Amino acid sequence: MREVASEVGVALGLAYYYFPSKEALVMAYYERVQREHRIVAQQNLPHTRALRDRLAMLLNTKLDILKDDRKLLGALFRYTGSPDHPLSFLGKNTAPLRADCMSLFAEALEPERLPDDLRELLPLLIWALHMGVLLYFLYDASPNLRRTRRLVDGSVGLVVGFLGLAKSPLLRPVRRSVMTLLRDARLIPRS
Amino acid sequence: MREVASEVGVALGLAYYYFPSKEALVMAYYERVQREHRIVAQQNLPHTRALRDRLAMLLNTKLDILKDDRKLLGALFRYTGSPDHPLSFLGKNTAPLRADCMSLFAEALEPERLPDDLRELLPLLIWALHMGVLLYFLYDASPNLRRTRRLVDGSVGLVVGFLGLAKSPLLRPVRRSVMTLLRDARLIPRS
DNA sequence: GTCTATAAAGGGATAGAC
DNA sequence: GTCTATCCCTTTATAGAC
Repeated sequence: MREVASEVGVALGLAYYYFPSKEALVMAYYERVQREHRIVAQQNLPHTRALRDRLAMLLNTKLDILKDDRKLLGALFRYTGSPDHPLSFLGKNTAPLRADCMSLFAEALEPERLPDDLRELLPLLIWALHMGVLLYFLYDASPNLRRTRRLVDGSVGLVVGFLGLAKSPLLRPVRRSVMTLLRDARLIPRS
Repeated sequence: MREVASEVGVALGLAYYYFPSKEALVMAYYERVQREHRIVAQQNLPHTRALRDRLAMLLNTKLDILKDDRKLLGALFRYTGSPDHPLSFLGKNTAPLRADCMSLFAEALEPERLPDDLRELLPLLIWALHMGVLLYFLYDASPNLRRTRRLVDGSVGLVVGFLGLAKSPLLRPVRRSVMTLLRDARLIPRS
């Protein structure tokens, strides 16, 4: 809180005038990030046709939004190991934010011809990729996030390539077992 | 440190008689976990033939070792967002432990007929799966880790299934692009 | 070796002046 | 609204008695 306040150039006390607690401030930050991402994404999606470009745009705009907040994100990452903490990236309290983010990925996939199971599955998988990219980003010491940007391009290319294979009706049984696994693990709602 | 000491039933001060710092104690814990895992793994691998069983054994024994340390692991997870912290699961300082863990996965793969690129690639991918399983484990509230154990079985089954496909010479170009991506990202040593 | 007590620093939050 | 000062609790680490 001290660092956040001084970054903005105000005193610590003022933070507690605007926000009742650290938690509330951080939640507001989480929500602002998601709101911004949604706005930029929905501005860009209509002009972006190819799936590769749509996915890369989503990941790159997210990085644009977060690029100056690495220290903050790194600090907030600590809660990820505490399932019950309200600020955990993976906790119950932040589930709506994850859902909103995944819905952006679902929008990016909308124009694609896809089997239903993949349409249900992919937002979660791409969200997981997106978390991996953000973790990589935290560790990326290259100038201008060069390496993270390259990882985005490369991984999106692979995803689109795999997708071309995975769509095949021949692989429907494989997709079914992935779905079953994720449902059993409660990572996807039980149909 | 207080909690660790009181868990063992000794006073806080005594921890600092045996270890120069919290860091040193935690590093000793990391190393003990890896040493134990290696010992149990190398006891079991010779009697375990099928790849599924070998991989499941590696993940399950890791869970056996860690199962009572969830609170500790959750707390240690905090450093994952701090690239320069010596206790970060993903930091430079813990790289030898990751390498040792990956070498166990490589041993499990040894008897398999595999193209060279997959043999180089798979230990990292399985290690990543293993980290995912551990994260899931931190959040698993089911009795006796039932859900995590099921995730192990299911995901190992999928890995082995995918492996059957991925080995195909037809997919060599795909494997090459994965390798290139991971090398560019420096997640695998440059050639 | 083991304990108690405490120093020192950090961080969340509040009080009260302006 | 904004600041300064401070409280209070946690946590790493040390001091010193036994």
